[in-house]
Formats: sequence, structure tokens, C-alpha cells
Amino acid sequence: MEYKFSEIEEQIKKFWSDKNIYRVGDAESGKPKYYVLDMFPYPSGAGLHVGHPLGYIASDIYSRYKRMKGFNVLHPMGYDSFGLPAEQYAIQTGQHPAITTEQNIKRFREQYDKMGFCFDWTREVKTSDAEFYKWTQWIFIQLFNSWYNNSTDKAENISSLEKIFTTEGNANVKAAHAEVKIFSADEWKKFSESEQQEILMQYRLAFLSEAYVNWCPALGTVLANDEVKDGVSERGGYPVERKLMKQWMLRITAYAERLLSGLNDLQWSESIKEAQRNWIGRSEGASAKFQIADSKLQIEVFTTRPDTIFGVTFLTLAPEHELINQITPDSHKKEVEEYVLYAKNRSERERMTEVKKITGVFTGAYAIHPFTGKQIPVWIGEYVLAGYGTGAVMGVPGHDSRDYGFAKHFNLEIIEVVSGGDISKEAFEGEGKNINSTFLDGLKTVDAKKKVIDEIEKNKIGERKINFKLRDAVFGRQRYWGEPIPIYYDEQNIPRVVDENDLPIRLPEVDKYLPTETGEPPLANAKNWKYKNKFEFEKTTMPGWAGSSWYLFRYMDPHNKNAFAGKDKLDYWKQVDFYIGGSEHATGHLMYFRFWTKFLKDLGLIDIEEPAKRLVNQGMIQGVSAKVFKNNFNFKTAPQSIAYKRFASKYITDSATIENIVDVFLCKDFVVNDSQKSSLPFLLSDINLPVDFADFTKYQFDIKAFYESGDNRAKNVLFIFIGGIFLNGKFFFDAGVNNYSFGFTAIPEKMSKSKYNVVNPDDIIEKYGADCFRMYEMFLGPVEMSKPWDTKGIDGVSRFLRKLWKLFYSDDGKWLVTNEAATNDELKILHKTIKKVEDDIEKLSYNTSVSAFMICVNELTDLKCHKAEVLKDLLLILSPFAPFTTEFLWQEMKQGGSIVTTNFPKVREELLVENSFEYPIAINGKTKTKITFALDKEISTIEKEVLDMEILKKYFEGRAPKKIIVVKGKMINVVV
RNA sequence: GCCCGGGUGGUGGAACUGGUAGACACGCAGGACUUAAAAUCCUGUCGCCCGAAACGGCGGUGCGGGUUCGAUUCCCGCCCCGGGCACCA
Repeated sequence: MEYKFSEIEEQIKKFWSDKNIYRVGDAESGKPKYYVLDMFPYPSGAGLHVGHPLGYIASDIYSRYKRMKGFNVLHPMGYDSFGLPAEQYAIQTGQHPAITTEQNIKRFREQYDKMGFCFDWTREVKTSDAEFYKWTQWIFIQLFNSWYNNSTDKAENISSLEKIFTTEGNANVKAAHAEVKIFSADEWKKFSESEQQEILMQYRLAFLSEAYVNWCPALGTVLANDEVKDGVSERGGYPVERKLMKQWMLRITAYAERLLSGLNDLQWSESIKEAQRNWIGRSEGASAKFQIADSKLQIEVFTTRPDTIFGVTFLTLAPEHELINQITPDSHKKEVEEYVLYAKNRSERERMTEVKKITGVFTGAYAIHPFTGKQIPVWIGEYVLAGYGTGAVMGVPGHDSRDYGFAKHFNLEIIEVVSGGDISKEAFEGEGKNINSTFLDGLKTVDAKKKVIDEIEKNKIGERKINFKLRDAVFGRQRYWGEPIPIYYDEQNIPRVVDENDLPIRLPEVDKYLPTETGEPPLANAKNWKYKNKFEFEKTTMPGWAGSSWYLFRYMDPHNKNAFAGKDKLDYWKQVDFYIGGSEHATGHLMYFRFWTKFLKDLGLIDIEEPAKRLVNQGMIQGVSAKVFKNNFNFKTAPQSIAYKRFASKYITDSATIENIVDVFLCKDFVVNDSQKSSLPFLLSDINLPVDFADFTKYQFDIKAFYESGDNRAKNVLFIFIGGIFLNGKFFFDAGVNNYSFGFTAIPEKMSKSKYNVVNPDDIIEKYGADCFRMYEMFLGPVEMSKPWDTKGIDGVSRFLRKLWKLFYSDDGKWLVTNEAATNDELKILHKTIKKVEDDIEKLSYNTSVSAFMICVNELTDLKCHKAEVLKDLLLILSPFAPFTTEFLWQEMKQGGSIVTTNFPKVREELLVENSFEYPIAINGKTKTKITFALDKEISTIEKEVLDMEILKKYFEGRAPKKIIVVKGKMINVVV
């Protein structure tokens, strides 16, 4: 019988689905639980490429393994199905995003099924399902109804805060909040309803706030910090500007400390933890208030180096600082206003690219140094950020490089207050001993910090303070395809949450997915969409990360109508034991879902502090692009194109054909060739050609096939190679040349449709089978590592599977398996492999387990072993990797049940005990020969025997060996 | 600039906690089978040197140094590649 993988896969797929083999029960299973989760995919229109399954295969193997080890394994899959691409498509075509999304999901599902993943599809969830987003909205309501109590260090219901306000005002409340004035209980009671709500809003965890946001005019929406890369939108690459807008926000900063300290106990990669630590950006220091001369105003600064306070020679304010107007004397108004205007008009992007440019202006005001009483000038500089600290810094040019640059540029005084550097050359930012600092003189930096903060607090100048870089998260999007925010505006225009019983607030139908003419979000297009038929709903929707911030809990109880998940289910499944996904989510999703988890815990809804114990980041499988060169000017208008046309006219006389040329592609070798290069205008960039026509072994691109495929990019395009050209299906050669070769360069880069380098797993599965595909992706290297996709080695895995098959069937199709008892050698091979594979799976070192299987099958083949006793265990340990083939053979062996639900075999350690070892014998650390000794042999006897060995004599060269080291079971080293 | 990874044959990659560097696979070369091809199987394959061969010699894990009986592994300095952050006071 031949190994026909496609037939086997079909048959086994049916077998599994008939038996509902992947259905997962809950606590009643009586087994310990294990939760394996893949990061939520966005169902894109392009389907899966070979890069996506890397993580899925890894988690699938782990899930199957854990199941065979006696765990009740939850391994679900679903879709993060709200998102931009479907909406963009809707804007272009008018097609409802729900329809596109549904089609894409169907495609994804087909692909998942082909790969044999053990997902329990009865637990599938989709964020765009009203049954799902009902609970996303519900959690938002809880956030709105909560405040963060710093005294108890948890979120509490807003009613407890109101109670405090009515009894004692807000002076002693320790809470995470925005700027609020201090009021007494009496004052609180006298506030109007709208004033009270305004104040409460400053405390809520979901709140409406005026804030500088990243506004992307091209997308017509606001982006979160992590959605902006290099001043442009991460998706689409459109410019982003800073804009003051009223926005729904989440007070993630309340959780900064817990998000930071929680990292320590997580089994996550160091790089992700580090990225989160940087993102949270905790710094310890002090705040200090500087009195403005001849004024009642004070400027508060934050510093991490309060020990350098005697080195302050100026203050710098951010251009957005609110006191600028009040402190600037008339004499300086004009210059200051001009500068502020200039700074405001500078986009984030400009400011970032011109980091080294020093700009600023003197306000004309002076501040009084709190310790020396000296007057110091107050400046404005754009190097100070409005959003961090207090938006003002104390300028210590001697010990801060930015202050140093600023002082040099504007000729301000520089004082050395910490010894150890040379401040005539550069700022000294290291630690040392204080000088020129009165009561701090002689103190080491650590002690000086402590002392000065004590003084600052004693004199009520300021206080010890901890600052975070982490910003509150913007939660509203001017978009259609997202969860409606469950807020309405009452008669007084006070924002209120809708009643929980009215959830879900369904996404209304609109006839246009674009913002309205007045600039309102798309939801404003909805007709008759009012809460209780009279109140205006909030028109923005939630961002892409809302649903994914809590989805892990929904899988535990996906159909629950009364809660986001039932208490019993939450108690049983607790949290994700093993989470796998891309590292690009380091500061986005992975931060938000930790935040929501902590919040739900504070409400007493769940019992865990962290959503995922262990996190593995799978590497990216890059596509290998076929790059050729292309002119980078407009071919129709640029004068350079004439040179190309002249070149083409060497071969083609018909001028109309030449005039029609719209572009030119050059083969790699042509560009590398100097004499050719000099005859052409050298303005080149590279462009990708579809990999389907590229031969990566010879680096040859088939232009003719490309042209004949009907691709528009090949039409009227002049292809130049060495010795000839290709135009519209025809080759033209130099005299004497008749072999064409269109060379390209192979570059690994991210796999993407736009780069024409996508490899579809369906094609690979069709050619080699799903098991082979799964094993090959694992065989490529460690899961965490990125690597270019390359089919070069896949034949090795394919050969392995056929070799395995041959242990069961002869070439002419006879069943070979016998019930003979296995020999010791055979059992040893088997159990060595079981042990190795078990260890490797735990470590996620799948590439080495695949080699172990290969070694095992090779050795059994050499021994002509066809014994059931050995083969059935081999099938079991291989089944997480190659589920189809192993299940098929399992059934052929009449073992009963399904291999999926059978237990993993136990290693028989006693078979692996060696009683002798072949020692490598090294002279001065270099291995020279080998000798076998019994393992229980006395070391002193070994030493003696080795030193007497005839073969070693020549290395001693007459010298007596100085020393001999014997490490039992490892090696022997003789020092001469 | 700062913070994380990483650098091993022609290629993907192995090597437990400091103990035989290059497992396994691809590719390549030679051979067997075949009319032929595919498939399959066998042999070799880090480099250099001697040789008929060797369980011969020398070198070798990005570079330079160090610790050690022994270093791909630990320490110091440097170079290169990938990723993240970036005027964060």
C-alpha cells in the first residue's frame, strides 16, 4: 500500500469529526486543566500564508502532547473580527464589513482544518458578534463605574467615591485621577449635577477627556501611541498630527505599578518584559516648586536628579505649558507667542527627525531658586514634552546633556555640582560627590538624593515622586467597524452609561461608512439611532484591541447569556497557561489584556492577577522576495526616460511601440555591469516580482511566463537584461546573443501580498501533505526564531514520513507489522526517543524532536524492526507532530479508540542505563583517542590504565604526565 | 544614543549545568538499480597538510584578549546583523 497522504487526511478528518474528538469539557472531566492559547487572528482577506501556522503548529503540538499527558486541554480559536481592512474595503465597494469578514473567516477555517489543528470549534468566538461584544460593552460600563483607590490599591465602584465626597470632600482621597480642585463635603453637595459628574469623570477608569491625540487625517481617526510608528500610522503609513480632542480614554496609568511589578513572575521572554518595562517607564525622583519672582505663581518641575538642584541655572517649560501666558511680561510677549506658534505647528514627525535641533525662547520671567534664592531665567524649549512629568524641567546644564546643549546654545551659566566629569567638554551624567552644593557637599549621589528630598519635603518645596512614561489609552475611534461605546448623552448633555439590561448596543446600519460632512464619525450616518428613542448615542467606536483584551475568558464559557463567563468556568480554567503569538504585540495587546485582567480581578469577577503565565513569541517566517531594479521616476514625463527609449530603439524600429513603454525593469546582472550602467540614467530603486515565476536556485526570473500570466505590470514594460531586451512577449537580442537570463536578487522580508512573495500553505499541503508541512515548519529551527521560508529541506521530511510508512507496509503493499517480542536494542532505541521527544516538547525544541524521530526511524529500518510493541509507541509520540498519518496507522494496527485520546507512553528508564562508556581521551584538552570503560570502574584504576596506554605514549614525548582528570561518564584529560 | 536578542560547514540548524564542535536534514560528488527518467538504496562531505589507509598532523564556532586541566558555553574590549524604544527630565 502506497502512502497517499491526501486520502489519509480526508479519511481521518472525517473519523475525528464523527467522534467529536476535539470537544473539550470543563471541570466535570475530573482532570487537571491546561489552557493553550494562540493570539487572536484578524481574518484578513489574503488568508493564511506559510508564516502564520508556525505558532499554531507549535501550540497544536503542545496541546496534543498535554492532552496525552492526562490534562484537560482548552485550545480554542476565534477571530478578532472588527478592524480596519474590512472597513476600508466597505468604503471602497459599499460591501458591508460583516459580509467580507464572514467570507474571510470561512477561508481561514478551511485552512485551519487542512492543517489538522485540534481546536474545539464549538468554542469559537468572534469579537464582532453581538453576543461577544455585549460583554466588551459590559466591561466598559464597569470601567466607567469604577475609580482607582490608591489606598487599597484596587479599582472600586464609583459610589464609594461619591460617599467620601459627601462626607469629607476630596482632599484626602488617594486616587488615580486627572487635575481636580480641592473641595469640601459642603461644596460637593452644592455642586450642580453636571458639575458633580464633571468631577467624577476625572476619577473614572473610562473617562471623557480633552487630550492631545494622534490624529490621522487620512484615516479620519485617532490612533493610540502604539499604533503610530515614526510619525505615521502603522497601518497604511499616513501622516499623523497632534490634535487636542475630546476622547474616551482608559486610565491604564492607574495600574502602572502593578503592570510593572507583575512582570517579574511571568515566564515571558526577557525582551517582551523589557519592552513593557520601558513602555511603562517608571522613574523615581522628586517634584519641586519654583516661585516666580514678583508673582504668586509657581512652576513645578519633576526631576530624577534632585541632588543636582544647586546646579540649576534656568527652567525650561514645554511650549504647551499653561502658565506661559501668565508669567511672560509684555516686553517678551511677541517673541514668546511667535515661538509657541512655531512649536505647535511643528508636527510630531518634524520634531522627531530633527531631534538634535535646539530651539527655545526666553520668557522674560525669572524664578527663585528655593535653596539659594538666586534668580534664574525661565525659558521655553520644545525639547520639553508637555505630556511627561509636569511639562517643565529644571535646567541643570552641568549634569544633563540636553540641558547642556540648551545652555551652550543660548549661552546660559553652567555650574558643576557633582564631581567626576569635565563639564567644560560635556555634561557629566554619572554619579559622584557633590560640590558647590552647601548642605550636600561631600555626599555621594545616592545619599545626596535622599538628603535633598528630605529637605525639599521639610521646606514644603515639593515631594518624593514616581513618574511613569505610560500614558492613558485613547479608547475612541472615528470608525464604523468596531464595538459601539455604550454611552448616551442625557438632557443636560451629561454622558451616561446605558443600562446593562439594554446590552448589547448593536452596531447600527449606515448607508455610508465615511465620516459625515460635518466631520462626525460614521455612526452619525445611522438613521433613528437613539437611546430610548430620545438620547444621542456616543458616535465613536472602540479600538481594535478592545475585544482581545478579555477574549481569553470568553473561550471558557463562550455561550453564556448571563455573564462574560460563568464563575465555575472561570474558577476551573483560571488563566492561560501557555500563550503564543507575535512579539509585535509587546506594548499593545499584551499590555491591555494584562490591564483588563487586573481590573476584572479588582471587581472580584476573576481570581487571577495575570492573564497568561507563559508566553512564547514565535518568529516570523519571512518571504523571500525576487527583487529587480526599476527606474524611480515618472517614466512618462521624466527626461531620463528618453535614454531608455533610445536604448530600446537599438532593437525595435517601430516608434509607436517604443513610445508606449510605461516603465523599465532591469535585471540584476545588468545593473551590476559597469559598462552598461554608465550608458543609462542611474536612478534606481528595487521592486518585487511575483515569486511564482522566480527560480531561487538559479536566481532566474521567467519574464515570458510573467508576461503571459496577464499581469498588468508586465505590459508595455521594457525588461533589460544582458545582451538583449524583452518587450510585450518578445525577446530581442544583441548580435550573436541568443540566451536570455533575467537575474534577480533574493531578499528575505516580511511576507505580504504587496511584496508578491507570499507562499500559500494550501499549495504545500497539496504537494506534500499536512503532516509533512507541520513537521517541516517545526524542523526549520527553534519556534522563536525568524527565518526565511525555503522549501529546500522539505524533501527530507517527506522522505522521513515515507520511511516511517515502510516500517508498516512493504513496497508491494503487504502489512509488515508482527507481534514478535522486541529485542533490547529495539526497545532502547524507542525509549531513548520517547525521553528525548518528551524533554524537547517541554522545551519547545521541536526541531530537535523531529531529528530524534528521524534517527529512530533510521535505526529501526536498519534493524528491520516491524514489531507492534515498538511501532505503536512510536506512533503515539509522533502523533502530536503528524496527527493524520499516525492516526491512520493506529487504526490499521487495530489499537482501538483514537490515538488523540491515548496516553503518552512512559519512558522505561531502566532500558536506558548504560554500564559502560566510550571515553574520549584528550591530551591538554585535545581529543586524541577513545577507550571504553565500565561506568562503575574505580577512577584510580582508570587513571592507571590510561597512563599505561601504548597509543598515548607518543604524546608524552618522554615527559611525565603532570595530571590526569577523569570525569565519570564524560571524558578523560591528561595534562603533560 | 539606550535596551533586548543573535553571529557555528555551501545551506537550515545540533551541542545537557564548562567536558568528543558540526547531530539531523538539504545541497553537492561518486556508485547501485533502470533502456531511460523518477523513486529508492549505498558511500563521501568543516578547511588545510601527509598519505594507500589510519582510531595521522595542524587550524577552526564574528574579531582581540583573559580565566580554566579543558571555553561555541564564563569574564573584559571591539565589529557586524536582527528587533524594540527614542529629547521621558
